[in-house]
Amino acid sequence: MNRQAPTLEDVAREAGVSRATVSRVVNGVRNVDPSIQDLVRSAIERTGYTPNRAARALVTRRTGAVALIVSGAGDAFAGRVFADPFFGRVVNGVVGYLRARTMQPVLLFAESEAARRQVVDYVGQGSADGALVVSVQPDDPLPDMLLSARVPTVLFARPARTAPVSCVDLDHYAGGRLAAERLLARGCRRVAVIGAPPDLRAGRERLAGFRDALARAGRDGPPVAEGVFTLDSGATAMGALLRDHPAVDGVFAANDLMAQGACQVLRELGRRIPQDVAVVGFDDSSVAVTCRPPLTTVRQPVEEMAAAMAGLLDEQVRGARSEPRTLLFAPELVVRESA
Amino acid sequence: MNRQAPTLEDVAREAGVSRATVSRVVNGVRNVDPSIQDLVRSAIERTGYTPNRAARALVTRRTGAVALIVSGAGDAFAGRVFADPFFGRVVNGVVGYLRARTMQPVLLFAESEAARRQVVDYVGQGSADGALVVSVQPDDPLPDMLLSARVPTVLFARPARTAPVSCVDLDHYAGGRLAAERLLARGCRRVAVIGAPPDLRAGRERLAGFRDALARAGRDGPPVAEGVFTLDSGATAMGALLRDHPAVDGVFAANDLMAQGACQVLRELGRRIPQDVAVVGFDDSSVAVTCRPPLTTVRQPVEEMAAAMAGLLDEQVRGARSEPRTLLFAPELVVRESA
DNA sequence: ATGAAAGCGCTAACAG
DNA sequence: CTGTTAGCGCTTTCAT
Repeated sequence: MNRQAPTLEDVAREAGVSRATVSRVVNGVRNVDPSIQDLVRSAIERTGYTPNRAARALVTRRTGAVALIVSGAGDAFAGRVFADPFFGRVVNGVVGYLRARTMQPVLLFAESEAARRQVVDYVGQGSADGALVVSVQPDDPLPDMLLSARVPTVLFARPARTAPVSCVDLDHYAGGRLAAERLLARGCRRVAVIGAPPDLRAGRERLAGFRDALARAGRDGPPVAEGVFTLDSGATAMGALLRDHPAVDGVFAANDLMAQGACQVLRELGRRIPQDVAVVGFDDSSVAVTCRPPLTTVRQPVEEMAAAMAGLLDEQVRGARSEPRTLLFAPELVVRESA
Repeated sequence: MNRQAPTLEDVAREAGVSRATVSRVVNGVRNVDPSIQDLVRSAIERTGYTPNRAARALVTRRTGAVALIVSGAGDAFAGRVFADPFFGRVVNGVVGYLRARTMQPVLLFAESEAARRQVVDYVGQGSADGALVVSVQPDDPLPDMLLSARVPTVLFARPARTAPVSCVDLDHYAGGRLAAERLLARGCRRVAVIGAPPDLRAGRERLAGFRDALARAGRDGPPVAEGVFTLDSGATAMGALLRDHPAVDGVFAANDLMAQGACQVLRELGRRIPQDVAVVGFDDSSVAVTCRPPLTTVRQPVEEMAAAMAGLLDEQVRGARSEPRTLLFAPELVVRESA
């Protein structure tokens, strides 16, 4: 019953020409007589022909599909990914770029060792032309696996260990500077930092940018309390900061969640935000809006970065460029009420 | 530079056997001498061979990939999809089923007419064995497009117009009954409904179940105010209900968001929840937890349904079954504080 | 400008 | 149990 899908051969017979000619018309190659083009096109119409992608991929070694791989680990990984609006922004950026070029974005999850192997295998042998990777963990093994499978790959955010791979990333240093400048401009005189774990490059760079901006304004190095990107750790860090430096009037937290934790502690202690203590976060995640008060924060142009990531891969797949490149994007300050 | 990937031929030469034998080993076919198996396996190891999926798909007409298509419309569609934890649950269910069978789940977005065509084309000609569709709109044209492209398809939720297609769905009627029984058990005497737009089958069935349970308990039909699944519409409906029936002591809202809107209005008017008015929602979405008070609500077993959807497709792809089936799942009441 | 023919890498009869 | 032989549907020289 499952009537075979029409092939190039069927169309050729219907149109009274050769397979090669039909192929040329389908692929928009010049050098085909206009009248024959019409003939072929109507035959395609009549037969309802669609090119078989597997056959085409076999000979061209191109599929027109690009894998967007969300890589991480843990139970119900996809569920957690979907809870985070960040990925939605990435997907929007990528889809926007690819769709405009009639490339097919396919989203893959690499949530376990087995899944990673499946995914590498999938994309490594003829099911996608390349991979865009968004890693949740800094020590993600996936990029290396992809690279050694010779899959054209571009990463969102630079990997922990330097690898010969293209990526897009935020200029975290500039982000830290932006935060410092905001606090300075508000007239804060005793600023402090709730920092990130020191093994994260992004965190280190945010801090460096913050420090340098302070130094340039002739200020002392700020006290730093370390957090681990969670609400609780932000609250704890804020408590420690307040204990050692009761006069702080400005805080830069390395992400919004920690900034929110800081706000909670400050409010409990009766400090008004931003009048007594101004708070600047990082990321412009959803908590930045729901936080009381709404957070002034440093935002990444995620959609733009994602589109650029797709563009980088496109170049690479088309062979236009081979040496890896890193594209750095400028953060922007989003001013709300907290600073 | 781009050294060709090793082929079956290379492995065969390396192992001193024929392509067919290597193929048999790779595909785990019996009837191969164990010693030769080892020979071949080590040759595969040495050459780093991976089967070319395009070539394999061309002859077997199977890819081992299954498309999970999220279909809807609008700007930044992917972003909105990612904001909704519901999809994360669907993905988890599907991925869980497929991964266990080494099938590759690929997530596709169909956010516009052009995207729908691309997606149908992608999955219709050799890039996936079938499609699992989650539609956001009730009048989604995608299922019909897939069906007429002869793509094995299973839907999450029954389509508006009856079509010859398998699907999984919630027993919405039972869900409505659950809500009514909870309100009745609490001793509510004057219950009302914040309903869904009447063109939605799910909404109609929830209402019918609710009504029938009431009737079975000898109660009158409840007053119904219609909403459109938004917070505001829930608030408005609650206001109308209160105006016409000031003595209501129980409300069933057709989804959690409207229930939240109702709660806001009730609290503003000084009604205590659940003491004065008990509220039951539907979906067990994230707002059910963040709502003040947390909502008692009717939950769908989404992961289970998603896994079953994948199973249905699997059957269909393997040709085990051809006539479409509908699998109905039982909802469960999640008791929190609002009722 | 068009057609003939040679494969892309793989699986699946069919022999042996 | 193993090898030989046809293709799967398409693109792409190479002739014409």
